[in-house]
Amino acid sequence: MTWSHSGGGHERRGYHHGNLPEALIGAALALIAEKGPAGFTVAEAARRAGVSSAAPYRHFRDAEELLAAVALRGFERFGVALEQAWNGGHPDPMRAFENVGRAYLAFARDEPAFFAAMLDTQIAFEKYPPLLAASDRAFAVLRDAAERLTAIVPKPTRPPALMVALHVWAMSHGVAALFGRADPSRRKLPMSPEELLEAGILIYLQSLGLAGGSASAKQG
Amino acid sequence: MTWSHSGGGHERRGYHHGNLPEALIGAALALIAEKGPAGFTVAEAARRAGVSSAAPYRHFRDAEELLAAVALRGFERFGVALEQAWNGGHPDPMRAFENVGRAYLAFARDEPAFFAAMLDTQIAFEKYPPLLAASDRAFAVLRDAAERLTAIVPKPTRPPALMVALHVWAMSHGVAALFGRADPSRRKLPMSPEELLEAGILIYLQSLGLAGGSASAKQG
DNA sequence: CAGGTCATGTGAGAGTCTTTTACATGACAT
DNA sequence: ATGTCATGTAAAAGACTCTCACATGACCTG
Repeated sequence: MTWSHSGGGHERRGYHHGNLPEALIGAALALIAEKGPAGFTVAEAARRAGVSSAAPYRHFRDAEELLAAVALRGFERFGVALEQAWNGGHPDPMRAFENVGRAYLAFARDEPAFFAAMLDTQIAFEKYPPLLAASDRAFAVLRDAAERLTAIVPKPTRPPALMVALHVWAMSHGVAALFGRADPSRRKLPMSPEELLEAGILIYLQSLGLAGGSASAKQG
Repeated sequence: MTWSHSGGGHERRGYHHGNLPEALIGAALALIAEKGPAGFTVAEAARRAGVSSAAPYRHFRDAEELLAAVALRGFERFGVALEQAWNGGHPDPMRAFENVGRAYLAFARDEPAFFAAMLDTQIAFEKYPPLLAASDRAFAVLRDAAERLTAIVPKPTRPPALMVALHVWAMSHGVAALFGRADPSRRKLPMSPEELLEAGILIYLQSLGLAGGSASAKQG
């Protein structure tokens, strides 16, 4: 695919290129996908968009800002994916919650370039408020889901929803970061990352009285 | 501190600089500490070691190999730290296990430069067998600890030790990566990363019958 | 339609980094 | 003393980041 005109799906807004920012974001994403987050350069992205190496600086202050734009897109898609997985808590909060965890992994596997742009690169989030907002929105899905899930438990023994959300987020991220990439580089596992995460979340939630059945039933 | 001679604490082994590889590793580590993993350059490390920018290439094939040497040092220290925390399973396996988790966080907080070199940079581990070996040794501590810990449970219901180790590793890494840095950039938490991780591991282990008490006792 | 204005893109260039190559030199063995 | 090799230097090619002066096309205004 080339990005010569009307790259982002919007109507051609005119001017020379048509939609250079989108074209650059697309090129940067492709570069990250091909060569890893370190393989991305402004010059190469410009080359792929068919413009001079100075053109990108009309739209992005520097390389980091272009990378931040890629990460922003990633967090937006990520939030949508989590929300769809949660699906309003259907069929039941427990299953929906597990689906959210799986969606986390699926995103890391299916969109490794976005995932890398979002988390591998060390972007200073506070310098890009939209990025911070988008990552907050993605986390809010998890948080709301935890709220719904913990509501099952009577108040006296109810665990704090935020804590549950943070634990699940941490476990999901840990599994995704350590074992989630498809590379042959990483460690061999006795089970798939998905199974590992599902078992982990299940065990965790059982302890809080949020999941039925016994932990040992899930092992073998 | 300057690295002009006998940088690594060993006796001067002669030649021009004395111990350039160590000096470069130290300079690289300092650079990462000051400016983040992206702020490191071979040229600047050479400058700080007081040699020309070509000198490093006598000892490291390229920039990545120097970075890998830093990461190797990091994993070695990391393994030692985890082993000390485990302390042979004393005072009891449960407490010792939690200490290992805390040691993970402590390392991420106290040695952010090493931690970044080890995990933030996308080094291809398989290209540096010693690096892979060192990271394996560090993980082995966790794995052995899980082995000892799960041995408490009678065989029929005993959870697989490797799975337990992976879950704890993932949770520890998730907490460290998402919330463990001291930066003001990251999200505000209702509890410290240490407390968050300790609670998470406790809840998880309780579900497996590896920790006494009720989960809700630890919350508040 | 003419003219002005601004956003967008270009070409050239300064400065830095990576990595290679030919060359220099000091440590050490004999 | 002398030769050898590891270690370091200077110089340079090539790439990248980012800036600046300049070009140009889109659009507005009359």
